[in-house]
Amino acid sequence: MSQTVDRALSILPLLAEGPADLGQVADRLGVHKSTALRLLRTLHEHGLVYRQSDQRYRLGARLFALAQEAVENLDVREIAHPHLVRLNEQCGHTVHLAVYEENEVLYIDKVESRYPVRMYSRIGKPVAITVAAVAKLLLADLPEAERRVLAEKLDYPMYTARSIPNAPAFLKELATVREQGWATDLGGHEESINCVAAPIRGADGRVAAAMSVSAPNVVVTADELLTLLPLVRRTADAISRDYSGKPPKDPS
Amino acid sequence: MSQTVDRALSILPLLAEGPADLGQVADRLGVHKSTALRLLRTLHEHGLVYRQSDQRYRLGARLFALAQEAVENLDVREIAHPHLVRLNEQCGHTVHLAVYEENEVLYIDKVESRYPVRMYSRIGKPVAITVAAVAKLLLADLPEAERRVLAEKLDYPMYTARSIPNAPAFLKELATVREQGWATDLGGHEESINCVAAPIRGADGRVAAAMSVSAPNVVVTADELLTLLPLVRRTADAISRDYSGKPPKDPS
DNA sequence: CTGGTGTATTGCGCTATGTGCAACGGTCAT
DNA sequence: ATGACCGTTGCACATAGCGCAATACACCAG
Repeated sequence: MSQTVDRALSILPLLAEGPADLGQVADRLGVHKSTALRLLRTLHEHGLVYRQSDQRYRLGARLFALAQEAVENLDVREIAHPHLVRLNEQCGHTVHLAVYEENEVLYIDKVESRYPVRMYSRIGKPVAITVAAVAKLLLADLPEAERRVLAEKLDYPMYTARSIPNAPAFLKELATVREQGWATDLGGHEESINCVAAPIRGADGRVAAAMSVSAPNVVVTADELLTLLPLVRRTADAISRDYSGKPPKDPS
Repeated sequence: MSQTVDRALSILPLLAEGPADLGQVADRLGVHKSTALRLLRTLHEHGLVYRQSDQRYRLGARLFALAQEAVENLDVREIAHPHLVRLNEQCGHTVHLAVYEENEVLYIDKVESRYPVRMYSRIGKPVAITVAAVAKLLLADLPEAERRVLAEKLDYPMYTARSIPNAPAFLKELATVREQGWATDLGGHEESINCVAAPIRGADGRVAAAMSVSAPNVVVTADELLTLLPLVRRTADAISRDYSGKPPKDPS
């Protein structure tokens, strides 16, 4: 609601697409160059924007540092991390932790598998929301109304033949997940990768985060992976207990 | 230079420390609550700030997504990545890529070692600038004057007994590094971890990025790690060639 | 249910602050 | 040299952001 700040912040996603010079920024903002200059300068002073040698602007280092710090300060993450590591030691597969926020699901922690198969996911990266097992758990817990609205708004890209194709199918899947209290993604995102996921609940019983174990077909079949379900659920429950026990303290 | 934007942006590092409520934000900004509210609202609309269930504010998801996107669009990173992966396959150790920007050095890519020893470093995380091998390379290439000024401004935390203790020692080390064209960190950051690093140069001959191989003592001794130096330098040179060949294109 | 304290939120009048303009300066290529 | 292009500066005007004070809301105690 503050025009100046609004304009300044609009520059960030614009630069995320790639470097741009003053003129381009001013045009896309629909403001005079001198205005754009002042905004960019302010962003620059705060380190959010960097001016490279060819004078063009791109996003700056402090942005990464901020994101980094923020993610490390998330209380769920802090509490969950040791559990995730232990789980990884037990099963050897990649372990993810994700949260829902403002129509997006994103990874906030990851423990890499021990075998040399790399999955492309990264902390801070938005999750494929219509297929990922963790996303199903997080969305399944939203209030009915919100869930419906969101489901309608989403895109349903067909990553594979087994991707969830549309809103009704998605809502149906969410209902199932909600009922059973766990979720899977069997090749819905990448043909050869399967996941099992379980919810982490806060003191109020609502789902605060979700965790999953992922492994490619070449290492374990989907059925084998499913045998890990009890272990995954036990881990998630343990985290839930820790998390509910220590409600967000800040003794500042 | 724009007061409003300046204030709004000052909120971000403040929230990076942890969640805060309206009053706290207003106090620390030194503005009226109504002002703080308007700023926070604007930040919220852009997804940079999230309002959690207890009404307190913390940094939001879009921040991570932006940082993510920005890092992925860095041209050096894109060009270097396959080389880093190949190097990792050849030697098995952790490989890092870092750049210098505005008095900070930060990791922009990482390929994990294959053995189960985890180093704590993360993409986007500021590097221990006075000891890391990659930092030495990046700073050694700065213009004399800038280097001196920076060296004076820095802190020199003694992570270990072998950490570089003060500005003169650091400048001396930088001179050596500059001369020889590569750098090491032998237990200067963590007692048991050694690194060898080499510079990546742009078309203008200046150091654009630096890469390193890191391994703990328990896996290879420092001497053994040093035998990898030629390989590391060859990889860095190959990246330099690719990178100079394709100057920052954007066919937009 | 009532009174009280701690919040967040709203509306408003004042002036500081951000705005666009137009003129300047520097760089590159022809 | 000359012109085109982009970034930068100073300025006068009016908008847009500011703090104040009053209101609304939630939580707790009596």
